[in-house]
Amino acid sequence: MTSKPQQASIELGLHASIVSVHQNEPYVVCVSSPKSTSRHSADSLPFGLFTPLAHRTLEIGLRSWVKEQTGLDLGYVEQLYTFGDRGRHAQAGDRDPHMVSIGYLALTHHSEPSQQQVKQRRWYDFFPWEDWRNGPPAIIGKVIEPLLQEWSRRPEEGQTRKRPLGKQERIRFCFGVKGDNWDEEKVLDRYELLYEAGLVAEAAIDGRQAAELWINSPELGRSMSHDHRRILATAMSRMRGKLKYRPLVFELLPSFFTLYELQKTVEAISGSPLHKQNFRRLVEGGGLVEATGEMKKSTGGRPAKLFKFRHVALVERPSPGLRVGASKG
Amino acid sequence: MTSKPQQASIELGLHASIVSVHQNEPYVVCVSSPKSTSRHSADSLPFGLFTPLAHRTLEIGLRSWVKEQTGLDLGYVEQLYTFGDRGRHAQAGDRDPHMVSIGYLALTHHSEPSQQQVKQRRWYDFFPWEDWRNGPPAIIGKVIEPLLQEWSRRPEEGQTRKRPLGKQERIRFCFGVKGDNWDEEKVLDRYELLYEAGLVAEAAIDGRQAAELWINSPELGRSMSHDHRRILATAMSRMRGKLKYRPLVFELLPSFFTLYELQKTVEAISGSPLHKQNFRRLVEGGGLVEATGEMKKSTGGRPAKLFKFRHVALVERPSPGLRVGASKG
DNA sequence: CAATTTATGCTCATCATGAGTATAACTAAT
DNA sequence: ATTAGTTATACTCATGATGAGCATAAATTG
Repeated sequence: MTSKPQQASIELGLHASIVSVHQNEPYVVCVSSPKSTSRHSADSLPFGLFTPLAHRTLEIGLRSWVKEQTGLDLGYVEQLYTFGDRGRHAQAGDRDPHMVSIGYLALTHHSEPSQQQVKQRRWYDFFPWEDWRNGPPAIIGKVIEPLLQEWSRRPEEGQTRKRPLGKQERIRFCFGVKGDNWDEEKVLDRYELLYEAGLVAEAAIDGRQAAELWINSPELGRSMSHDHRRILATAMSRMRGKLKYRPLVFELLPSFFTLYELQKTVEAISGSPLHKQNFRRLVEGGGLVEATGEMKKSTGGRPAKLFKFRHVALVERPSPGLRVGASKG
Repeated sequence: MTSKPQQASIELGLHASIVSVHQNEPYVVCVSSPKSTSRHSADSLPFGLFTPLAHRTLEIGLRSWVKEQTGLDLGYVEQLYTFGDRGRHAQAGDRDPHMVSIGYLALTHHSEPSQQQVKQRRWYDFFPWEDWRNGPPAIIGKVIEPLLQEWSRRPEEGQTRKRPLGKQERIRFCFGVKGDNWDEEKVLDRYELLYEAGLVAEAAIDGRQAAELWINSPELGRSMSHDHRRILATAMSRMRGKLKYRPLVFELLPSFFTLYELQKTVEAISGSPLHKQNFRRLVEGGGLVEATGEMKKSTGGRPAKLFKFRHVALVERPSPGLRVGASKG
């Protein structure tokens, strides 16, 4: 093992995607950076450097930064991914070329932030094409598809690394064909495709000629500083996938809830409508919840039974989640 | 954002779990550390520090280290997890308290290493309780279960962080009940439980009183240096999970293969036997493979059709994997 | 040729899933 | 009080996927 002399010091950033659901809408906690270089003040994820002297583990470091910046005490926390490439998703204003970022997903109950610069933002503001709860989003057919087609016709630029799929196939892989074959879990793939095609604002800052490409393109979704939107996309992908084999949702709900609230929360995360009766059958049959005996009156209709999460479901079933399949609602 | 003054420099380690399958056995590439402190020379995963000046991305850094240490040119590479806790899984001989490790999974075809200290090791040597291809491993009932029961009766030591499950429930969560409810994907959970119970050799080095606990326990599986066995467990968990919704297996197979070879490779990874006819139905019906027209004669019986992976399957199906269910074989 | 081994085709019962019908129990407006 | 609107909940039904097993084909080994 020849150890290289260049021991360039590295800084490890810890980033939190703090997700909650309020009135059927998923939110993520953002911090506005007032000292933003240009445009409107950009949203950032709560963020801080890992200092091993102060924090025994990465997760402790993350919790402490979040507490300091937002006042929130996190419950469920899960590591997502470590981003280290400087080639892309790096901004001109980035402090240090030796920054590596670890993204985290945190799930909480919704709360209005007390601090000035802390905001709850709807996550579909950042990814409008991901919300299929009311059918295929118009933006896909009207804006995204045509621009991606245009991009796919442009000659390959730069290093053509041996990708298994060509441009056309990647578009179909990510967005399906004519609203068919949509895979809700591919949030990150879609964002990275849009980035590569120069269709999101963040790509315009990137070193490549993306700026020119983007000049005539709409800004697809609200942008974030640095690579934070990519981290958020990773969080969404993870949540949508894990939802199906782990009881994640219950971290977002109060301890007592109706089946309809549970369904609407799942729909909010997965971004697709569900068949009510089948959802009920799935959940009740799956042993994930149990009736509390209490009722909720203020449903707007017939009162609903209140349920609670059965923690023992974890040991009973191999993968206790809500294996839901999208439907016509 | 109050930036703390303690800018303790961090070193980022890149670790590769390089997996291949040879004659129905999964292997992982190990490097023997001759300067190991004690016992037999410990196995390590190929490993190196990330130096941003030398490598543009983390993955490039990893590939370069692996090439240098083992001579291998990696194909498929996937990031697993970033380990940063010093409290556990840290060894006395660890160079630097400020080391953070990123684990990677790499899939290759099998090859015998040319270098002296590079070895191909069967991964079930490290995790003998994970191989259920010939029924429930005897070691579970005879050794693991009794020792875990003993551990569960000992009073909780140290900080009792609000775990959702008690010791008994965790044992059932990880190992099921009487060979039932076994979830092949929980490789990491099981290793971490055994670690916590002081039943793996690595735990004996840990600061806690694990050394005493382990003194009368068998060494469960071959051990590795530092936290490398934990990284390998993460790799196995990831592979067993991802197998079901992504065409991973084909990275381990030659371009032409028989359905039986495909099945045996899947079994090698998942560690459970499969029903031959149903597997065939699943694979052929799923559109993941296509016949090449050629035949393999040296099967030991009737010649078998040779198939190849259909790359386009990626765009056709939402999650193109081998959604196999364990069976009686 | 008989025994063995692997490949491959097909059946069948059961269960999970998607979709829809029907009814119940509440609120709000006429 | 009656009607419309809204949500809750029970059931049915067709279809498809899944687990298990039977049967046959085509090679190898003695």
